[in-house]
Amino acid sequence: MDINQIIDTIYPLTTASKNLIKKSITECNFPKGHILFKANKIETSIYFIKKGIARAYAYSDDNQITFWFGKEGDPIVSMQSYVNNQKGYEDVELLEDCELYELKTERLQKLFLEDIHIANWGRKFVELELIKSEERLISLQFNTATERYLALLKKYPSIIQRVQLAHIASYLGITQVSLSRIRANIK
Amino acid sequence: MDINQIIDTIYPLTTASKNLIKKSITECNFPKGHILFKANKIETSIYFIKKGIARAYAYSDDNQITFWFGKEGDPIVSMQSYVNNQKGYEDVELLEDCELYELKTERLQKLFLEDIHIANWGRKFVELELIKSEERLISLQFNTATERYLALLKKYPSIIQRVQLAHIASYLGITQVSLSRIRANIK
DNA sequence: AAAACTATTTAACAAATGATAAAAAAGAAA
DNA sequence: TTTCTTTTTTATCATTTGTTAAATAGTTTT
Repeated sequence: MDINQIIDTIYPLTTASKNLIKKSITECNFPKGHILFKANKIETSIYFIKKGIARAYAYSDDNQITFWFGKEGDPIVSMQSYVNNQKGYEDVELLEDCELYELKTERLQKLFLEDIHIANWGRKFVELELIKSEERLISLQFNTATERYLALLKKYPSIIQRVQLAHIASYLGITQVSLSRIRANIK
Repeated sequence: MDINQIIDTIYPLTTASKNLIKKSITECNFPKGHILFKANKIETSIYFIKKGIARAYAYSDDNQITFWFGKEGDPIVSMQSYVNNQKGYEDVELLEDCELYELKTERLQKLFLEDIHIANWGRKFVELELIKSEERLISLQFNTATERYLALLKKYPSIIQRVQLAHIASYLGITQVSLSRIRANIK
């Protein structure tokens, strides 16, 4: 997805303000398997996905638990780094060869203080992330694993082709064995 | 908690900007049991809790599921209304007699467009809510019911005295019976 | 194609949680 | 206090999910 569309979808900007943001953005490519964010590190950039798919995971005891997927158009952010300048608890792994837009956090923070339109764009950016986070929270708390699986399929049908079931299972809050059972019962 | 402290804790403002916000805030009191937000309604205000405690819940089939608690200093926001001007899915019930600060959303939106400091205050406000939402998401996805219960107790010890176990159980994503069992096993 | 590796499913049993009903405890009202 | 109501716990059984191991399916390498 093109950077213009990504920026515009978040919040409409004046041409001047939009150019200020775009001047701070660079493009970069990474291969499948690349670890973009490392846990226990302060991340200094946020990214937007032009092409590809990624996941964020953290460890519980010895096993990875995926708690976020991102696809074309989605932002990749370590929120603890972005908001509090603190170490994040997650790795972000690219699940396909990816084309990304990179934006330095420090540069963006500066723009927030200088340009009111960009400040409101940044406000809206986080507001939209918050809505997503709340939706996911509600889904985890209100729905059964089977319902969550069906909802994920409906919202994002191609994820089955693009992501291993083990990652999807942990995203749904269950084991891979349990997801296999659920899939067997649905058919 | 005093409104000055609440505003300052979110993001430092110039005196002028802070006064602009404060001029838009009114105080109001409601008795225990008052329903502050109604589901399927566009809420036109956000609140901050000066004194008291509240919960947000939605229905799953016929039973209420609590997914948020707010106490002194916390904001009360229907995010769907605040962000998208759309109907929310939650009721908010006051669990004690409450003293609240009220801020009209429309008024705040106007300030966001006029004052860059307030725009950044509003950005920070949502960022902090997002961090909380992510923490809760991780807790639901990574930890067992027992671990979530112990974490809640640790983070907010007095909740046991102030809130019924039925509400706490649904907040933890389990039934009240299950929470009773967990409590029995811990001692 | 055969071998090696990875991903997914199935099976068997254990543990955790849900559902329902009843008992006990705690609080509120008469 | 006594009664009435609400809240919390306990008991029983059904269902779901976890754990471990093995079997199957699918890919990649040689």
